[in-house]
Amino acid sequence: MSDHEAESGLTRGQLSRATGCNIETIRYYETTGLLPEPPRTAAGHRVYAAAHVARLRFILRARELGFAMEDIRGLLGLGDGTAPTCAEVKARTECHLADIRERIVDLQRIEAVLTATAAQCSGDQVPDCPVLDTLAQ
Amino acid sequence: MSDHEAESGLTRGQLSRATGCNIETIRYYETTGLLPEPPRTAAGHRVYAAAHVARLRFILRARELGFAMEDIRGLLGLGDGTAPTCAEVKARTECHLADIRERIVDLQRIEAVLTATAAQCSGDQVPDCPVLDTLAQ
DNA sequence: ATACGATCTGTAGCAACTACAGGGGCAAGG
DNA sequence: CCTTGCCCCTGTAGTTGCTACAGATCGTAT
Repeated sequence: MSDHEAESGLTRGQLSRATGCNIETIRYYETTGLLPEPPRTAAGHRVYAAAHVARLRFILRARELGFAMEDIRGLLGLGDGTAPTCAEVKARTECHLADIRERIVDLQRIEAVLTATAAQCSGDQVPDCPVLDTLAQ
Repeated sequence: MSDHEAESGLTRGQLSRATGCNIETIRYYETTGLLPEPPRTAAGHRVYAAAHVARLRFILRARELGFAMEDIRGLLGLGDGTAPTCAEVKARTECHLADIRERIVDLQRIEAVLTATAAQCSGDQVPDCPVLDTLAQ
């Protein structure tokens, strides 16, 4: 693609560098419907516009916040084809939040157990170990 | 298998119920080497002994504490065939702990962002939504 | 002309399971 | 003796969210 025939279009590699998203992931998001299929050059190369950049950034930020692809699909209105209402988004977010809080509690419990157990370790080159004892009970 | 020909042996289903481990997972652990291959009846049915129960319980408890299978393999001494020393176990545990603490911090950051953003939601049947605004920036 | 990089496609791999499908064994009831 | 029904056997495919290849083609610079 020459510069003057697609002044405002990005190749997949350029979109990757512009967003920090792995180049293969872009194609993956396209196959799963998160990103719309972009127009192509005569040779079949994808040409992305500003809307694609915005959409991909949206997806990446949602991923950073731990939303599953299913959720992101909902946030993008890909379920029924219409933009979701604030009520729908809020419900989805609260549900996701509950999951995150649960995971935090789980991890904190694990952290406490492991910290306490590892603290009893001699750290010596011996087979006897409080961690293994805990696991074997 | 009749009761008197294998008084102390468990079938896979019995091992599953005794440990709470999914029956298919037991076979999976066998193929990946976490559980040793048990002896079989003439018909090819697996027969598990007390040692298998203990081993599986060990694995399940390690899993509850978030250890990866790779770690569990190390804790079981399956890497080099010899029981690991307390020093080795402690190192593995500390490494795992660091990972868990990192994940807790990540999740807490996400939780804070989502809580703050969701609190601004009207929850109305309107398309305008603070969560979507945050994601679109 | 040709070398080099970027893009194209399809497909396989990762963790850690879980869930089938399609077959065989085994004890109890009729 | 035969059926019913459950258990077990095997291999393989699906899950989530990517990532990594192989082999072909395209575009540009020298």
